[in-house]
Amino acid sequence: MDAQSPETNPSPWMPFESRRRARDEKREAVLRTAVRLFLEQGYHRVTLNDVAERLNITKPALYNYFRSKDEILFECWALGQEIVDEFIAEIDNGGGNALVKLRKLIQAYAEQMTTDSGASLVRFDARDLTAENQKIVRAAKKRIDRTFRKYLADGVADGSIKPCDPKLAAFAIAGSLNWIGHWYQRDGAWSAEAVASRFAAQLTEGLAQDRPRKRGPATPKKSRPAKGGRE
Amino acid sequence: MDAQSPETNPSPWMPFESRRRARDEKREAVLRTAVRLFLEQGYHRVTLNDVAERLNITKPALYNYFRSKDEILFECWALGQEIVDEFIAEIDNGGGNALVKLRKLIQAYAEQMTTDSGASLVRFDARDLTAENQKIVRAAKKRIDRTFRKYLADGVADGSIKPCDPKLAAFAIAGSLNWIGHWYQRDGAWSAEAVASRFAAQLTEGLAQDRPRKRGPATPKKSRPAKGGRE
DNA sequence: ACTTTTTCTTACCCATGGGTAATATACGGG
DNA sequence: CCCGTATATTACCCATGGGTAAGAAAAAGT
Repeated sequence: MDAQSPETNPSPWMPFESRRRARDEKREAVLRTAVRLFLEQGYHRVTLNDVAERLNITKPALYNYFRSKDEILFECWALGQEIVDEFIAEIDNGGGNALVKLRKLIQAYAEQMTTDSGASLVRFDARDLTAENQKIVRAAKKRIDRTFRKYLADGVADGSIKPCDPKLAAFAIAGSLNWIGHWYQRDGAWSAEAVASRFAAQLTEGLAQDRPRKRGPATPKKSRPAKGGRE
Repeated sequence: MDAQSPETNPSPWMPFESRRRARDEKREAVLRTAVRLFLEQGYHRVTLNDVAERLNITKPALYNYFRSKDEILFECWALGQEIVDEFIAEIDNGGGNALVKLRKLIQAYAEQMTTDSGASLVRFDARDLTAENQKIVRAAKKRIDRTFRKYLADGVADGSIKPCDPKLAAFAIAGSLNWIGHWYQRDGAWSAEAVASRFAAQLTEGLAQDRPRKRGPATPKKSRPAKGGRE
């Protein structure tokens, strides 16, 4: 990422840079392999020999990049969490009322659950981590949960969502979404986006205050987005 | 094993019976302890010494009742599955249209998820079992899934449920319910029945075909929401 | 009381797998 | 061409924990 000064030095830092990049690439290759194996077979059934073997190296070579097996697990998890934090920030700063934001969040989260790094967020057991990393994981889960609850509570407040208990509704939605990480497989009949948009629609259908039935306590501004909730 | 002469002894089988019952009770005590520990700490972090210690016995004593650790795990799972199979049969043979049956199923399944034996159905990893037992588990999960899909498909057919994809809807519902096994704790603010009825209501709100302008979907029998709920 | 059967304990085996030490090999820099 | 560093390998350590063998202790049967 650094600019090379081509005149004075052809590339004094180039080797260094390329070397560091090579290292980072290898590190990520380890994580990609590990996350795959962990999901396929489960953390405890995967040995570091297994991981190394699939990379055509030997176990101790892994220790050039990681200090322990559980650190590998943690980094796998962090890779997925990073993405979640990104789109949460994006949605949070974006436009739309609470219901729209909720739909966006469901859509993005559902898509993430169809990926390896997404599935690792729900299929890895945090108790396999060190106490410190468990704290980090707990904090991250709390962040996600808070976001769901916030949108739900805001939606109830601004009238875009029917009165409901945000905590319970958040659990219900999160459960549906997390479950995707357990059953979805890429070679199935549904694309990730298709699943995500169906879930975004279905999970909010029961919540949306889209027509003032008897008592319309708030402004029913939203028409009905039947499908394809991407905006 | 041999038949005793029944006349000479008032109850020659009594000792035998009480002995067998005592044995069964001990066996179940092992399972109760094991399931608790497995849920608390995770299967792989629980040693048979841990299980034995909590029962005030020693590890080899366990082998009088079980052949292996994974057999204990399987029996724990089977205990929970048995209950599910029972209420599925009951609901299936009971009355009501598809939507009603679906609500009953959600209610019963949700309640089951708040118990140890219920949570073990979703929090245990079937890959820890032998190949044969994995098959049994897969078959059981399939049964549950089929039931959900059937009620959904039937409901779409008889008009009590909005048109939807039964497979996807079943996944969404099952995900919400299974997730209960991960977050519910008995000492929380919600009773098992309250959670179950709220879920039964919320999860079907978006599905119910309320065209004939019947009243809102489920009439909750009890609810203790933190905030004042409308229903 | 004596034998038999069941249950449980003490003492052990040993495969597994995470992690380390010592060492070899590739590789960029001078 | 040689040196230093990063990277990888071979060979090993050893704690863990599932599982077993042999025999004591407690019931049950006679």
